[in-house]
Amino acid sequence: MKKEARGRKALSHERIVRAAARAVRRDGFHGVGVADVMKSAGLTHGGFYAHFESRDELLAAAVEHAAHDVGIEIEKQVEKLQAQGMSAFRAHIEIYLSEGHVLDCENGCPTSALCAEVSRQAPLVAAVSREMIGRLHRVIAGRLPAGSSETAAWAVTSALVGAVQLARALGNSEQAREVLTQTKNELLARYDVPAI
Amino acid sequence: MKKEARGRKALSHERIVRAAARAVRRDGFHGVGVADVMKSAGLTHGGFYAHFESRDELLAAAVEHAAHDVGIEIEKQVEKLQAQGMSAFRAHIEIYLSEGHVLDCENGCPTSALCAEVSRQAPLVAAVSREMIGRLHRVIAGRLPAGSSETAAWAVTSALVGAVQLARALGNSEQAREVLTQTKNELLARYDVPAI
DNA sequence: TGTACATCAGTGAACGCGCGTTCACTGATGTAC
DNA sequence: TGTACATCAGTGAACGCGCGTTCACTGATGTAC
Repeated sequence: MKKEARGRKALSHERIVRAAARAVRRDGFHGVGVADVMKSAGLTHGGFYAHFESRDELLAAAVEHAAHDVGIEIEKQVEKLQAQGMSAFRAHIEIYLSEGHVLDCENGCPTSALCAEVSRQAPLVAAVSREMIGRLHRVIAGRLPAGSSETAAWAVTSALVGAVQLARALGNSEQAREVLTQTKNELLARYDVPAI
Repeated sequence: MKKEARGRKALSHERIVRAAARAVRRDGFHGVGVADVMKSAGLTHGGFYAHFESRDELLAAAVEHAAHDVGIEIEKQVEKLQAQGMSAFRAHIEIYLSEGHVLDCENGCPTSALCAEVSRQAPLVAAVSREMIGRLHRVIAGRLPAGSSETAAWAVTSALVGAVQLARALGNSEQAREVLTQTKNELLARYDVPAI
């Protein structure tokens, strides 16, 4: 039994976390319901507490999973664009401020989706969320064109997070598209200068 | 009776809206409770529906009130700094990215506090919230230094909203202060060039 | 190999609580005459 | 001026519903001998 059963529980566990990672980005921390997540994972709600001590523990796991996953996904897409000759910085901006990222909220960057709620979360959830923010900041700092001031990283991070949120809030409108293109253009004009 | 009674109800109504305008910025749309708001206004929850048709109507009124109020308050502070020789643009940046604004969430800009939730709100609430965003954008566009590209307005708005949210999420930390100062410095370096 | 037993992931009913909403009622204030 | 009546803002109990959490139970899978 050991191997088989442990494998089975672990698989369920991962389905639950993945479902929660999507739900938390789509509906926010407060919008995640235990029963809904379990249903999305193909289970009934009663079994939840065999996997997590509390809803908050699930939220923390969901944030970590989302941050890790998105990190890998963006990295992949950046490399693809770099292979076409684009700078890493510009690639990151293009991906982050793409219409796809704005629309596909539940698979997007958890910082954009969640940062407004962080300060109201339980200590565990808030702590994991702050790490998620730090990770985004480090990634952006690492992709600033050589020669940029290092202190630009937070400014760029702020602009990216703000633009995605504003575009989502504005829905399918001309304004929403303006937010994306204007922010993108300004960031590129300011920072994506070819190194001399 | 007419004058007296109508005056009384109107006063209660305003107290309710003001309490809601604070609550919605402090706790988010989903965090606003009818009973709590009524208590903050010095009333019991039963009387709520004599003032509003639904909770959503209250949320819409709260957003409008907050946006209007903050517009006036920031205008006032900008003028004060302008009187000391600061450009309107720089004044706006300094105020928006001040530690005071980050800490005093419940009296701050409703766009920073609420934009992440807008797309999940009822049509009425979402519509009013989009107007609130448009208002912030217009104010910033109006304060860009002469000669700036008009298309910079959304980029600046994004950076301001993102920075305030990130700083709030990061709490009382060195990182939070870095978000504010770095974003401020970068925006000023980029846009606050003296007109020639 | 086969039978009895142990383990454990998952089920589904139930509990407690908070919250939006409703409603019959109270008490204060104004009007009619 | 005074008395009876009407109006209406606000009260507080109650209802229905959703949600986090608990728990006794089921059924499948593995172990002991």
